[in-house]
Amino acid sequence: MTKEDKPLRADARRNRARVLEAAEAVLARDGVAASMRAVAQEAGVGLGTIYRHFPTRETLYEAILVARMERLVEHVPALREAEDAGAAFFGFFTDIVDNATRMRAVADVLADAGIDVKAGMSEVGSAVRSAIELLLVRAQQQGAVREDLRMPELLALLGAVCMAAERHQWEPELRDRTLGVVFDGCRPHH
Amino acid sequence: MTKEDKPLRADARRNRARVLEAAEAVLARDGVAASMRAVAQEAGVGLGTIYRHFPTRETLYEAILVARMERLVEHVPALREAEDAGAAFFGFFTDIVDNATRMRAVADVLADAGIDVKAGMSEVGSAVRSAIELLLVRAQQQGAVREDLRMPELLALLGAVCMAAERHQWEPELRDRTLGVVFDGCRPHH
Amino acid sequence: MTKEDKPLRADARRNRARVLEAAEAVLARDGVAASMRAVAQEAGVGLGTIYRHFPTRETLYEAILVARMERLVEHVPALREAEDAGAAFFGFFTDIVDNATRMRAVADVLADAGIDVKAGMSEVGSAVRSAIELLLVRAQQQGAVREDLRMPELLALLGAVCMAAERHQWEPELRDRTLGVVFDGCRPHH
Amino acid sequence: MTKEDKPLRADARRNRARVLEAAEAVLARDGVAASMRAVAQEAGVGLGTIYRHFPTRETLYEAILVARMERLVEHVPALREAEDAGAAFFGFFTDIVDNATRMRAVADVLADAGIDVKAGMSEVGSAVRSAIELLLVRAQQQGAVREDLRMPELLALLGAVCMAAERHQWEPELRDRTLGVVFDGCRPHH
DNA sequence: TATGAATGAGACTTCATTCAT
DNA sequence: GATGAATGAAGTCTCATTCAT
Repeated sequence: MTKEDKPLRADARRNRARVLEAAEAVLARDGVAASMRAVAQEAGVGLGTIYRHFPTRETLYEAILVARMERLVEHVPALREAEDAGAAFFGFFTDIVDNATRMRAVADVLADAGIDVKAGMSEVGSAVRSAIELLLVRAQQQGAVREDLRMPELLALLGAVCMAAERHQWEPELRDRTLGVVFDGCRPHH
Repeated sequence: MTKEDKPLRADARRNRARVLEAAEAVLARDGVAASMRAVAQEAGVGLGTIYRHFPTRETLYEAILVARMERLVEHVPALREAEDAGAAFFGFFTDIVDNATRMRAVADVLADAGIDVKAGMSEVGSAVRSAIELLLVRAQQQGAVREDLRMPELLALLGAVCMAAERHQWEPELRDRTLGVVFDGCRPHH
Repeated sequence: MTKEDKPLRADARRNRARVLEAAEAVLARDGVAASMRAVAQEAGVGLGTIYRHFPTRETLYEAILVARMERLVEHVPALREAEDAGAAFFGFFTDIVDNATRMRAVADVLADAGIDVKAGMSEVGSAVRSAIELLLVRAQQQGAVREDLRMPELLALLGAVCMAAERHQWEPELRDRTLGVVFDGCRPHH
Repeated sequence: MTKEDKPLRADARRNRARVLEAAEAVLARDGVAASMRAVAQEAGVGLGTIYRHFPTRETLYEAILVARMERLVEHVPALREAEDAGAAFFGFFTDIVDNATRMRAVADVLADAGIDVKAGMSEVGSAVRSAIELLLVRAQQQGAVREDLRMPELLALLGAVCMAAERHQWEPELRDRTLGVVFDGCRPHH
């Protein structure tokens, strides 16, 4: 706590951000084979600097995930007020998939390492989860989404589509057609 | 041709099979980080034996993939004659997902290595594809699947669900609920 | 340029030198079979350190060769001014042979690897060549060496004697007697 | 003794010869990196067959050396009767160098392995040595070679030139020019 | 604080040699 | 006797992480 909250010096914060950004890029390029040295080079900092901010490979990747999620959640307040709850729900789903392009490699690495992703980032993680749930419930109340759709399968679908979108580099059209099927499956009345 | 078809000695074939089996298990357990030595130990053979049968890490993984697919395609002839084309289609989809539990790690590794998966196994690969297409068309003819569903998004969905099922070790119930949504999205009349 | 010339940190330079020295010793002891690990142990550094300085086995061997040659060329300026050009010529030849005691294993390895030795060290390599040629010409002008001796056969002889001296660990007396024959063959008037 | 003298079956002897020949070729091609498997393939026999005839890598290489030397010694009886003892001596020297094209790689390997070449083939080895000595003495008696040339330096020169000729693939002209210098150094009157 | 040199475990792969077929 | 499958030690090289500068 004490350590965590100490505000970083300006240059330190700048370095932290550069490393994070570089790590995303390198991960997207090299996949699981990404090396810390490559990240350092991309970020234009020394190896030691990375380890100052992220004591471990896993710590770094987790931070990326958290950053991504924070970016996602930024959209939520606006969506929660939206008139058309169905559009908000499906729109957020699509947003997440779009963002996933680089997200999966990260989750992958964490999962491979046997790390419980939720452990290190429960806060922001559950923020995303809450956001999804909120939008889901509202959409169901407006009758835009079937009543019997529950969070587990929703998250499963979301995860599946994100993974695939990233690995196979879906074109926008393919993404739309595929999500179309999934969304139809989410709608009521069968 | 002659060289390729020369039947392996009994013990050699046995070992080849053991390696393949062990590799699947280890891959499922350790993910992309799986090492050849671990496979050798699991198979109870020497490291060299693996390399005799599969000159390269990639060769081994590809062989696993091919074996999996061959196992899948075995089911097809029966399904193609089924009365209820819809049930056959959705059943095969489910089969594939079940089989995928260990399949993804393999595809992953190949993809990471920049290997064109289709290259090494075009035959059996396209056999699976053909089987899916066949069942799809029949199901559409019987009105069990919507007319506008095309192969690209079907394969995209299938891939997505397979990946996720493997990585997150879906319980049977979760699998059913998730596939339920997808299948509903595939059905006509919306 | 800028990157290349950046002076190494003191400890890094010390290590580089130690590796080079150790590699020469190990190569002399173990011949072509010398392993990187053996070099690391002899140098008292980690394996990784070697690879930091010499990204490849061949790079290391080439560096040794270059170092040797540089040491040789140091003698040249003095010799070029010598009164007795014949003594200078034959003296330099002998020097090279003495230095060759450990040099051949290196050239060997490079040759085996199909590496063009001249490629990586053209500068210092041709410096040696030039030095030899210079001393040869002066010796011929003074009548100490026969006029029809040309560089190709001179280098061939030099190479041959160096190889043999190294491999068979010539005693000083044997070296003198053998070089005596060769030198007589180089002298005029037959 | 008992084992050694048992005459081989016809096919066995044929195989032995094929292996020997193949080994020479492979050694010439791949140098020290030559592998037993490569020899087996070149010979068109199984790996086991090689090991039946030559229980060890070194044994095989030694056998090659012996075979080469036997071939050399065949020429000797004729030379020993020659009128011009100088021509006979220098001719034999040249012969050996020509034959050396492939011989050195073998000697190399043996030397690298710390094997005393003379040990395993003392008989034929000393036959060559005797032949050289014989021709040397006769040439000295006829005044074609200087009196003070002794075997040690003669063998040293021979070895040196053989090595170099093989490694650097001397062209005939270069060989003649180089041997010319050496031979001049061997002649009397300086 | 930032840097990057050093470390060494561990990955992949080769190859001499043994031994079941 | 011949074959080639199996073995595993050993080699080269990579990379996460530590620590002197």
